[in-house]
Amino acid sequence: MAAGTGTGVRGPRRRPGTRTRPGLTPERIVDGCLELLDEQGPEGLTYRRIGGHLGVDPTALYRHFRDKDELVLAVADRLLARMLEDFAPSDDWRATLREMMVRLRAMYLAHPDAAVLSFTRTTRRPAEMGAVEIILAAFHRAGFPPAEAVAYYRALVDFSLSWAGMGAAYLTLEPAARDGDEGAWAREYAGAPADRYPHIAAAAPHLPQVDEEATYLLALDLLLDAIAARAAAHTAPGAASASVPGPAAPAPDGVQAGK
Amino acid sequence: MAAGTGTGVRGPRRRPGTRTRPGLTPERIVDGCLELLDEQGPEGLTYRRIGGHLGVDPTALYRHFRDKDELVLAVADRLLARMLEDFAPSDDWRATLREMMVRLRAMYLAHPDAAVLSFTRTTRRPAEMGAVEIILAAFHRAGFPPAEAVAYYRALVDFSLSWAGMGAAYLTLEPAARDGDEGAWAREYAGAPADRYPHIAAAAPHLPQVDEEATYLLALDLLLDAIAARAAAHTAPGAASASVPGPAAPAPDGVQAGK
DNA sequence: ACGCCTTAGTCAATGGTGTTGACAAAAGTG
DNA sequence: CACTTTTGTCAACACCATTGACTAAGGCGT
Repeated sequence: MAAGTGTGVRGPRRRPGTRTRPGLTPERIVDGCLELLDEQGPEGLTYRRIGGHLGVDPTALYRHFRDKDELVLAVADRLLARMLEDFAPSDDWRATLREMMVRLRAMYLAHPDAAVLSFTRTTRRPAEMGAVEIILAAFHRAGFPPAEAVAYYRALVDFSLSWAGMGAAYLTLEPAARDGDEGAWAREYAGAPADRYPHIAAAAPHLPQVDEEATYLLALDLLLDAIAARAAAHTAPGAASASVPGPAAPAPDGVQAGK
Repeated sequence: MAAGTGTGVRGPRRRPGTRTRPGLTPERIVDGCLELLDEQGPEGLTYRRIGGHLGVDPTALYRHFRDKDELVLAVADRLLARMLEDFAPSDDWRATLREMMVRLRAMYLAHPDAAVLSFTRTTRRPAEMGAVEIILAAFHRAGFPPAEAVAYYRALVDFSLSWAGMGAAYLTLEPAARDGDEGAWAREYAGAPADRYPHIAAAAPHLPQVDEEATYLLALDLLLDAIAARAAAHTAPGAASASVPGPAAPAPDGVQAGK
């Protein structure tokens, strides 16, 4: 019940109430992994390198984490923990959600290698649960009943998670590949034959210089506006609990949670 | 200039106007890769396995693709080509965009392993260029000048690409990991202590059963509605070229392409 | 039709990866 | 003090991408 920071299978199983000399702890391992990921690429996270970084035999890690998957989940949760470190939800549910989503992306881009390893995963560990709780609380304050809150929670979180994850994945590409991809907009697309690709030719000068962050913020605010508009329908008319600026979108169906 | 389907570095360089007996062609290799990816996991794509699948020595592939990156880009473009195979843009620019984004996600989820390998990449190959041309043409028809068309192009495509890519990535997790993550919503989150996580406890019954496709379609339509509203401002007042149902969002700044 | 040269495939080898099992030292407990 | 549990080490396995040397075989100029 409530697995802690990583109970390995190959030994530890320290009896309750027993503390042994630290030596190597899950915390130190996870910290080492983050350092390693930040200074090296995502392929920097190999058992051999972690061992070298901590001055320890690589296989010693198996004493604390059953396999690499468990190690990755622990690193992922540490990342979420840092995101929440100096964060306090405000009374404004919309601002709370926006701030969290902005932080999520910032943290992913700051630690892209760790982000890529974990952005599809559910860590089911303390930090993640804390974040989920904050988000659900915000939707509750917005006036949504639980079923709908869950639907919007998924829409918002999956949106940010995937967008930030893709941004992180892009940053982790080997320099050669990234240069190739990046330069493609300036080179290959600029040189596209204007007869076959007239619109590409017309847009070519603008293609390489898109501000990725502005694009993200635009999309994020659009989503939040739409959600805020729905929230207004749930509260007593005229008693919105937060700044709800926008008019409503036409409400496509199929947003209810169940089947 | 305009590299074709994959000019390897380690030999081929067939002199212009010369055709040799096929034997092994880039097309057959790419097809084999897709088959392999579909029937095995994403780690099914190893040179050894491809070689075995095609009845050929693994290292023979280096005659046609310089390295795995080039091979992956070729596979990615083949995927895009299939997406466009039976697709014809309609007069309705909004319907055209929506259909393409829906197709993109469907194709990614149908070939998740191939999708994961490529969803962050720019293939700069024929199929991708064709798709970009169609999308930019749609934005042109909507009335956007090139600079703005590019900004919305990136917002829409990055949104769908990342969302679909994350969905695909999730499908490629090893069954053990996916079961763990999926079950987490039903198990760990259902058992979360109600005093520490009251909102999780309240939402627990609804957490495991979120319809991912409905969520995607909702977010997609919200984005398209917002873009359509902006488009209306560009056309002569009252002369919208497509069904533009929605009212406008409050227009956060910073959407222009350049600095 | 000859010889040559480019191409396309094979083979063996290198250095990297996660993971496992057998072993040894050290800490905690009777 | 013995004994058991824990924790790190060592050697080995199977797999990965990639390289260089070698060989069979087509196309081409003469």
